[in-house]
Amino acid sequence: MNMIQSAKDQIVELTKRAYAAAATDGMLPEGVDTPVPVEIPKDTANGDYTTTFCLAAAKAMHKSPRDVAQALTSKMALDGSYFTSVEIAGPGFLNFRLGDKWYGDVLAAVDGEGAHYGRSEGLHGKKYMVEFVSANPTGPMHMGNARGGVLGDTLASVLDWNGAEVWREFYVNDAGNQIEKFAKSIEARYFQLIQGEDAVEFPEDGYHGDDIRELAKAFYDQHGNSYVNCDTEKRHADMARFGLDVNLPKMKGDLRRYGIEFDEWFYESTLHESGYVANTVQALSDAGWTYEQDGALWLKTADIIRDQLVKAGKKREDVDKLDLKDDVLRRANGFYTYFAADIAYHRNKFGVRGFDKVINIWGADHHGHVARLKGAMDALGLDGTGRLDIVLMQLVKLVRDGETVRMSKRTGKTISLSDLLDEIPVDACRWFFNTKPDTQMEFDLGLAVREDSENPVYYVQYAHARICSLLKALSDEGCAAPEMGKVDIALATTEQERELVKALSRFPEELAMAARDYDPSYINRYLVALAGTFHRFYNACRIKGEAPDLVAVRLKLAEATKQVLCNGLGILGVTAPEKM
RNA sequence: GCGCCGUUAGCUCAGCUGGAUAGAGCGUCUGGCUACGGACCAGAAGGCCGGGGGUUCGAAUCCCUCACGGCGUACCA
Repeated sequence: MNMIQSAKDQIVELTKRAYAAAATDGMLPEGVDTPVPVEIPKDTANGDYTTTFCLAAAKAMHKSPRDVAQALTSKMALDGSYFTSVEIAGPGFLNFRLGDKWYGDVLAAVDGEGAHYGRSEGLHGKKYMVEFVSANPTGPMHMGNARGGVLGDTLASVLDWNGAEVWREFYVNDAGNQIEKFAKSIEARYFQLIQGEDAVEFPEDGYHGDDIRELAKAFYDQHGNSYVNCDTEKRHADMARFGLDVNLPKMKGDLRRYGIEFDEWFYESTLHESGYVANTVQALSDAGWTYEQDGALWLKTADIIRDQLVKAGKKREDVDKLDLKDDVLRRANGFYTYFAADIAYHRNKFGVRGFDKVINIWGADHHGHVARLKGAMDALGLDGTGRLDIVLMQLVKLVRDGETVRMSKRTGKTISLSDLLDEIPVDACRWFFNTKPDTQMEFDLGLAVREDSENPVYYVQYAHARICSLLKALSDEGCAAPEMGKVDIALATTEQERELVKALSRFPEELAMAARDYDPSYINRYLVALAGTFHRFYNACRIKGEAPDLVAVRLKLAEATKQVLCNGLGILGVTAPEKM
């Protein structure tokens, strides 16, 4: 249960009722309909909850904020609510103080819901797809994929905890130019192996990584010289197939090691083979959104995006000034572009598989494609503007010894995801990459490789291990955490105990905000705060040796904290160790 | 040129729909268990919230503008 929401709802109701009563008595003018905002003050000296209603409504009431506050407090009926007092502060804040009932209810909610505490039904009945990583299968995954993998996987969990039905998907780009490039690269290395490095020129735009040499070597070991005189088209096809058959299982393995499992690996090639790409382009043409020029078929992207912007409220004249270009769907040589396939893919997500909402995790370097893909969905009548959400994450900047390390598949000097996992524990990786998507992040390899407590993940895990140890120590003395019914919350009177309960109560709301903003890093920050609150409680409030009733309530607090830490770490894909 | 993202403590980053004295971790400094785990706790120092305008009771938050950094502007994927 979301106890914060309950408390906020009560304040809204109490305030509205007080206003109505004051208006009836003629103390305040009637008919003012200002909403009642509720906040949690940073400093508890200002109460547990506060509303700025009086500040906001003062103007409409033609009174000073404090006069409004005076009238409201005189009519405020707190009996039966979670609150024991309300007072006026500063320019006209109304500060509310929570009573025991609320604290008891929070603890009971954690206790009763256990491993489900934090779950809500806000997104119930919605089918969500999160498509993420979708790394080029032509080479090893890089740090951007490492970040995207964590963000996508954790976001999917967050949506799940908010009640949505969630599908994790990896889009395999196993068609098109890059696969051709991939094949040509393997081919060149293959011939170099047979004829010598200098005898064969390597394609300038090929993949230069060592992994391509290894693929060529493996291919040669299996097939020998038999492909030297083979038909070029067949050679390319077989080499690409061979490379993908090696790379894809490797990618799956790395991701599994990283704690990521997809519901589906969706192959781009299936869209081409089934004719769905051609069919989709035809649908766009039928709707009048294409034209031919220079032998190619173009999508009227510029018109579509202009329409979008005007609908979103931009001025026509400003929109007309924008430098927008149309996109090719089918090249003069008859092949469909990547964009055409991507449109077909997303049409499939909405139109064929019926997802209500599709979220893609993309590197920020693809931001230019956001509007056009959404626009293409709109043009197909699939409401891309409303249902397709793209989370852009800024790319990871690698630093070593104070110098920037460029990530490039082509130099072959990149640090791959599997290299990373060899060096850094999965828990630390998952924690570290789960940052706010739209900030550029710096990854200092020298620092990250170290396993000291630089990373706050240890701080949180330590709190969990400490509680486990504590519970066990007391349990060994025959002192287990009691049933909720035997706990008297009124005995938990210290500031540290109260703060701990409040911290526990925040979990559901944090999850809701993480889902709202598509930003799972709310959970990291929350867990650090919860762990800190627990450590302070632990330090200030002894358990062993206290009176039995006090032991009972404190043990219950510790047990509840353990549960919430465990739930939160689970969403992040980080382990909650019993010992460290 | 146009467009997108960013700029907050020495470092890495928070700051929820505008609210009270701008926060956390790391680092630095000073303290704290013969007692449930010292990977912890208490305290201190450290800030023209990139600069400048504006909106209002009130701005790190909203608007304009400038600077700096990243990225994009393909019949590439």
